[in-house]
Amino acid sequence: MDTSLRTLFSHLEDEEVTFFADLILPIPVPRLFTYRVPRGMAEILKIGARVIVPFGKNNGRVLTAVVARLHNSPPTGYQARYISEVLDEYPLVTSYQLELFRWMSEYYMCCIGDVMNVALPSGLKISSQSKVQFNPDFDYPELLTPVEEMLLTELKKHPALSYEELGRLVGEGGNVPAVIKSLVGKKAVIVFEEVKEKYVPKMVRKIRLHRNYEEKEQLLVLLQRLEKLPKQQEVVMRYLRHVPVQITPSLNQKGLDKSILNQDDELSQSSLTTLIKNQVFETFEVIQPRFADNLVPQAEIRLTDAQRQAAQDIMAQFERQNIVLFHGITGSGKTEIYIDLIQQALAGGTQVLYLLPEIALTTQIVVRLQRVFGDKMGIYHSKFSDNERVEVWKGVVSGQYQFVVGVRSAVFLPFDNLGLIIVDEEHETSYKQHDPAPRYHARDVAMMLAHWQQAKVLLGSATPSLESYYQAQQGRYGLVELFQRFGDATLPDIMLVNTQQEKKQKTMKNEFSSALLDELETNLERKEQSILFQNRRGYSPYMQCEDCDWTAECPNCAVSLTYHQRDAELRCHYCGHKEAVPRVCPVCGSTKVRTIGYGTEKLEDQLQIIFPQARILRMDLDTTRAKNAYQQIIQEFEGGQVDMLVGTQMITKGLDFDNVSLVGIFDADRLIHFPDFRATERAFQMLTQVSGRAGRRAGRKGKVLIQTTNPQQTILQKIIENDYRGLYEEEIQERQNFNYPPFSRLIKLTIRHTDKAISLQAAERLAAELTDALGESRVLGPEEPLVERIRNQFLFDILIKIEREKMNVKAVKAYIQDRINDILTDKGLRQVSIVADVDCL
DNA sequence: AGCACGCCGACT
DNA sequence: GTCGGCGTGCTC
Repeated sequence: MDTSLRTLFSHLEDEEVTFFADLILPIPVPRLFTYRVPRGMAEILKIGARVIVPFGKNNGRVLTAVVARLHNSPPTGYQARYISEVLDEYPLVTSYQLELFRWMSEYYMCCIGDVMNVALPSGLKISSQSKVQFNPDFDYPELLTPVEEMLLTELKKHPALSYEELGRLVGEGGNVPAVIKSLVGKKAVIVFEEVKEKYVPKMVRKIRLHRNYEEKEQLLVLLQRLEKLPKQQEVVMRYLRHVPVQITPSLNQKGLDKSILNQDDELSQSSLTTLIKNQVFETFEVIQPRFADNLVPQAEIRLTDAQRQAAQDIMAQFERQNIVLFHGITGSGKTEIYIDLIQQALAGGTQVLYLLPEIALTTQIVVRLQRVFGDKMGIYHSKFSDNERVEVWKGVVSGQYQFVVGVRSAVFLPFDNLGLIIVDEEHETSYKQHDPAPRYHARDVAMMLAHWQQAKVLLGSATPSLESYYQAQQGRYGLVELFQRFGDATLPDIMLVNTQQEKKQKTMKNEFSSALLDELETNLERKEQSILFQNRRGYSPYMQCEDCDWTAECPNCAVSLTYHQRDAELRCHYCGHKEAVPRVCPVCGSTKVRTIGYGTEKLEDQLQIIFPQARILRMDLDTTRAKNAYQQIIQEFEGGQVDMLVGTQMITKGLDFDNVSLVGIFDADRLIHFPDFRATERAFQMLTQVSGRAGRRAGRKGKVLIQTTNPQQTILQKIIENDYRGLYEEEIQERQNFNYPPFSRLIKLTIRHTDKAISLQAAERLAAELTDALGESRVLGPEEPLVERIRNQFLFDILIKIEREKMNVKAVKAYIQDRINDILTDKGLRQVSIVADVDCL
């Protein structure tokens, strides 16, 4: 579709008309900004294209913006400034995405600029000095113009050149952007955005024949000359076998991996060195393509009968439903079913998006998918650099990636023809963005996307969210269930260990029950692996004086400081504050300052003392902070060099280890009794998911030990029996009684200020106004959250419940926004910050 | 979000 | 006398 101004306003004859563009700016201001379109730009400017604009006082800042609207009505009250540059000849943001941006900013009550900020990889955002580099994969014999040839030669000499530098080379009158565009089209060069973070291409050292020997005749002469040097001749022959230069001389340009030539013997190494010295070969470096498809493609996926049946059921449901919930127990082999469905969707010519929670994406799943889909699959992950994200973005536009696996932000990729979206581990709370706006839920956004593009959505989970299961029960989603593990594997036996009782009998060793220790020991003897789950990092969560009960607290937040033994310091898990461990109590001077409670670090420590011969690893936020630490831990554990893995909820997600036969769970009680209406659901999900890590292969029935002070709790019985239905029935009744989701929508308003009185005043006023309008039953609070002070700001929460059927959610949101705006314009309260979290978890 | 303008403390 | 603290207000 041509959206340029000329076609939009073709009815306007007057050449003197000035055009304006309403732009989305990457700033948290709830409106669009109107700029003037310079005369010559009107022809090329399109909705969805990026532009560069001056912004702020004295043109202080330069921003990248996206064109949201084009029109010819001058703004009133101010003089619009000019757009300074157009970055895209074609829309970078599709009309689908613009629609998505608008919908999200309204639905999630945030600024459209915030949406744009998360949606675009920063490589497409930061004031961009675009750079160009030679594409090492370029297949030479393409028709090139003399100018192109010249630029290419220059580019080969440099790692990368900017448009400006290329402009100087071409000289006056040359049209650099046009030439670059053409070269990009021929895949001869790669354009990337220069960002703060330097572009560090992965380099591979390759070799090729010196130019002198590219032609057949010279090559023959060379081989004759090497007749008396059999080793060297052999190396050249080997090269020619891989790169048939004698048939297609241009192939030589691509060269060959050095490692391929001297793979087996040491001798060829020295011969090669000589050949290089004598300028028969030359070495050069090229950029490693990011997602090399050097993986062995997997043979056809074989589905078991149960899997095939499930896949067929899902397809059948899709005939009538747009959304299907797939409830398959842990280890039932959901991935194979997904692969089957993805292949079907791709065969139908549509795009596919496979969403995974952040942490699950780094694991084995990606490798498995890559074996099947190779370089047709894009990977979108936050641990990837910006350039890699931009590559995926462009790959979606170009059609190279018909299929993308990604984390929540992958919903922002420029899809225009989605046929299927899979939301794996649908219940995962990490799909909801918590901290910066937009506070969106990727699962819900995905459903919106699918709705617009007539795609099907498959929600997959072993422990579906109550919300989704309820929709399925109501017939609004399809439902397919699979209660059989893959192969002959069976669900693990789950046993409860009464720690109260063991304490009385004095059989506990620190935090470990004798029952758990026994199992750990036999597992160690059998050389099988164990996983220990404690959802709390650090050494211990409190440091307390035994004499006066003083507790170490964060100076900025209303929480106790956690003791981290490795760095011998106290740390706040909310603001990051660190301080030294006090030798004596700062209040009474007593030396009896002790740590209380335990986290993963302490468990690891004690475990090592109990089992000195065991190899133990810990996986939590603290041990996975380094770039590849997460993968490294998984690899080591997978490789079998590790006997026990201690971890936080990080270990519950999607890990698939063959040799794990024991899972131990500490402090289940703390999970169950968390003061939140979702605590039961969460505890069930978490404990079921961790348990699911055990006994995933036939022949080894797994065992799970849950330590609790009260084994009678009904939820624990449900976990043992894997009774999701029972949990659902009970919980949904509770939700209905108290009008919680899925029977209502929740909006949480958080009011923040450094002065507690001001914060409270604003919160009370807001709550009063909302109660007046919505009724008492729909407004809860203001109340202090569990942690009422973070970073020296005092917090108050107001929770609003809106029934799905009875109320117009849009109107309510608009009303809330108005009341917030009122408060923010009040002289005394304007410095408070109020954030809305729609569908808060 | 940034950035300028603005009105009050400890420094050459 | 100034440098600079960060409160507050605006950005097409």
